Amino acid sequence: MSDLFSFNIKNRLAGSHARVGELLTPHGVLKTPVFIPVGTKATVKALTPEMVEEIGAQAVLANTYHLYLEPGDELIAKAGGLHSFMNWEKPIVTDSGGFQVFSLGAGLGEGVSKVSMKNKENIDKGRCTTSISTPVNINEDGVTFPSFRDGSLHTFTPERSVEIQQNLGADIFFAFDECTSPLAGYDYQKSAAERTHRWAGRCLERHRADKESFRKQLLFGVVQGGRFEDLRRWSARTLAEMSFSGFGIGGSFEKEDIETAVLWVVEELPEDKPRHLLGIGDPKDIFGAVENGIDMFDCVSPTRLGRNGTLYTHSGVINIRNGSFRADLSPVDEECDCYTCRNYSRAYLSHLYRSKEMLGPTLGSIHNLRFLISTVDRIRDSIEKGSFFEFKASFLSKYDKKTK
RNA sequence: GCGUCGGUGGCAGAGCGGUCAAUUGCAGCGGACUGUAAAUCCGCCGUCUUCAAGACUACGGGGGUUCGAAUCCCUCCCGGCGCA
Repeated sequence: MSDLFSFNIKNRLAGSHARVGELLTPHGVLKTPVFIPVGTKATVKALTPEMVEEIGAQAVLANTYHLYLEPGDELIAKAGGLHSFMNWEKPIVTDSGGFQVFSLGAGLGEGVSKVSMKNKENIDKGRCTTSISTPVNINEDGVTFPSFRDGSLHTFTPERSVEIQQNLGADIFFAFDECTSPLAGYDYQKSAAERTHRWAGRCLERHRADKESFRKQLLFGVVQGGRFEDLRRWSARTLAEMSFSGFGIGGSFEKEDIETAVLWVVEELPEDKPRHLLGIGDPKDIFGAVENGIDMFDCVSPTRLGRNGTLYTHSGVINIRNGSFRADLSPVDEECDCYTCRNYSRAYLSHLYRSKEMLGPTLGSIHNLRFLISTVDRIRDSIEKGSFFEFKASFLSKYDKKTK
């Protein structure tokens, strides 16, 4: 870590791996554990940066693949980097495009997503306007994938991913990895992790080659290994020996594997570096992951659910579009302090969604993001006070009773 | 009054002798969503039956023709338009 960064652990919770820390970046401090909203295309969908800030977000996460395709990382560099381009002066994290190796490749082909559930039905296919027919091609040098816009082919190498992310100029960025399907078998997971390790070395090397960006940007390596304990531990150990400033835990999971996979990895990673659980953000999963030593999260789920009408409440999620909320004049959640809950009723939101007014997704996203961020704030607080387990039990006893 | 076109499921609107309980869209009801191909996608949507299978009632009303009608004929009712 350069002189512009530091990571300090302030508190630890006895009987667990949970900790409270501060990650200092050139654009401010991240108090960990932290939930980072996703703004893939340099915007947290449906929200202005002012809203995102008022919600209490400490950082946002954008995506290399999407921004490279449009409007192009060169343009963003010319604009002075992502912070200035998107008018967000707090910390920014960028993902490497590694997730798209999975989501546009095996994920699409197998119809599975980040977290797969056994016996899952209702697999979506054909939900995009541009049909992508060209398969993602992975080889030692890098990955060729189709543009989500027009299907044209583009190749990312680890070096290219780093260069793009240098142009984007986020405070923290990830090494280019191969995110694997949860359905992949042991041999494939192993060779994919080996390749991810080699790519990790190439990312580090390219990052080091640019002195200025090396000073201003932190590079995190990404642990893979699927659901196999020995692979996860070995992947974590391998990356831990490299000079990363922090670690992402990647891959897709079976729902029930998340906590254990995190625990295996955390036990192998150095204590003094931040750990980011990539793409996880279900409230229930967050409690388990924090307990097992995770410092950072990002997830599309609060904004995607919010846009689609599923809203978090302390007694479980509700679908605001259901007929039962049409005339319900109470707020989405009595205990929530967000802008939406302070000013609007369920009936009003129900009306907005039904009439497809764009304010609906906005208010829903505000609420879900605030719900999650304030929950993580309270988790942090409870770790400092030593009351984490009590908080977890009381939260989940209400939240989980209605949630599957 | 005459002529003409039309009356189809909550709405709009296909169908014009069998493969029609009836295309499609909307509305309605429910579901899914975890490093965003996503303000998206999936399912249901005449009645009865727990599902399936099935049964029943159905294309303005009534009556016919036909093995068989939402589809053809007659008549009545209603609406649009034109002429008086």
